[in-house]
Amino acid sequence: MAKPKAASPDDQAGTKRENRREELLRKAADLIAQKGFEGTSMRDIASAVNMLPGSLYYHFKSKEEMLLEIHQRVVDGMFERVETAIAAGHTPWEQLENASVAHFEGLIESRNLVNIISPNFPEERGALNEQIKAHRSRYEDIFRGLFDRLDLAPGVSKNVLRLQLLGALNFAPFWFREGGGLSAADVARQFTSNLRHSCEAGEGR
Amino acid sequence: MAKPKAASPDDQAGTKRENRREELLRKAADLIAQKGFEGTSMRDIASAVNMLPGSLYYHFKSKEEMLLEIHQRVVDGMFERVETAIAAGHTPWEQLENASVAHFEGLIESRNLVNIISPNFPEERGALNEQIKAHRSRYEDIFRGLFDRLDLAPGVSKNVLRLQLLGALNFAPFWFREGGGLSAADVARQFTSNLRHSCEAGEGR
DNA sequence: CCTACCGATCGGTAGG
DNA sequence: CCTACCGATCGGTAGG
Repeated sequence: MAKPKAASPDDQAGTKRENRREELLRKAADLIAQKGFEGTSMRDIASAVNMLPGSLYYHFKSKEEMLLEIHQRVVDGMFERVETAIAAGHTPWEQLENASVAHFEGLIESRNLVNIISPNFPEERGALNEQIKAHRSRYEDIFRGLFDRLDLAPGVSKNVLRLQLLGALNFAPFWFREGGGLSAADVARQFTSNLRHSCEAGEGR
Repeated sequence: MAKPKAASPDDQAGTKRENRREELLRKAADLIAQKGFEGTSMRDIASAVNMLPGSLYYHFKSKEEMLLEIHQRVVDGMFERVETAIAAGHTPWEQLENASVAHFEGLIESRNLVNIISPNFPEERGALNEQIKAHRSRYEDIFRGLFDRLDLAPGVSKNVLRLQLLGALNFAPFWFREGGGLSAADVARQFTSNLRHSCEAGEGR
């Protein structure tokens, strides 16, 4: 009972659907970055790819599943980018600087999607929230490792220093505009350097 | 045609309504801090004060007007608090440290309402957004003034340093929990000190 | 401040 | 992937 799929070429039969799915995720990510998750309706997303609202559910089980997949991908992208940047550094502080630049450039390129989704997500969405936190926490472990290898002046806490640097970087997309005097890399490097020279062991403090 | 207002005591006639309004604003602020602005319905707010949804419009013209008034009040509170803290400091760096502590304590007490409202507000809400930005910008001018008076090492930008400190403080409510090892004041002081010793003029850099 | 209601929009589904 | 539709919920209003 071999039943060939009508006219569509064999080697693209499964891929066409996946391509459409990719397009959907990209467009949805764009919209969510602009208007937030609650502010973006399934109808908005559908019409952005010339679909009817109900048809989205052929590709995704729910709006939340869509969000989760977008978040996953953005975080995975950041993960790779930061790991690569770290590999190019030779000292712990150099590695941290590289990681900061990669992190911040990633935030800007993804239109700050991770920060829009992760920390601002309303409390009550139980299950979804925990998965989002898990993605993010795995990513942040990279930075934990980086700060562990730093040699800090006495009295300076690794944890506080990490949260200070990441906080400043994570907040920066809210004011940073490309084409100003500073590039994204400049901002990340200055943030790192401003903290380095006082917290590094051996500096007069 | 003098027409006394039935039974209610004269000296509370106008105040009762205002008290109710205050209660409404406090409850609404609580809810918005928990679930965000879009996530909080007028029905949520009404039932939190044992009112019927339609009755809210006896006190407020619209949901947006309510938000604007909440934001205004929170920012005004922060303004006063920070100005007072600054007045207690004797050197520019001491004043900055005091301001950081006051700012962060204010964020925590108000459950980070300013940051939840201001930077994360979706783009398209034209008029509302501009008023919110105006409130906030007037407040942030305090910090601009503070950094202007700082004597910084060559190569350190006042603007970048200010955005770095405020960014770290503004992001911190997302991870900070009271009752941990550090108080809010500890966090703010360490953030300031971590930046100070490398960026202050005269430090080996 | 309540009663009673409006039009609009939401996420999602059945059946093809 | 479309057609056609569901129940729920939203901000807001008229009239008292």
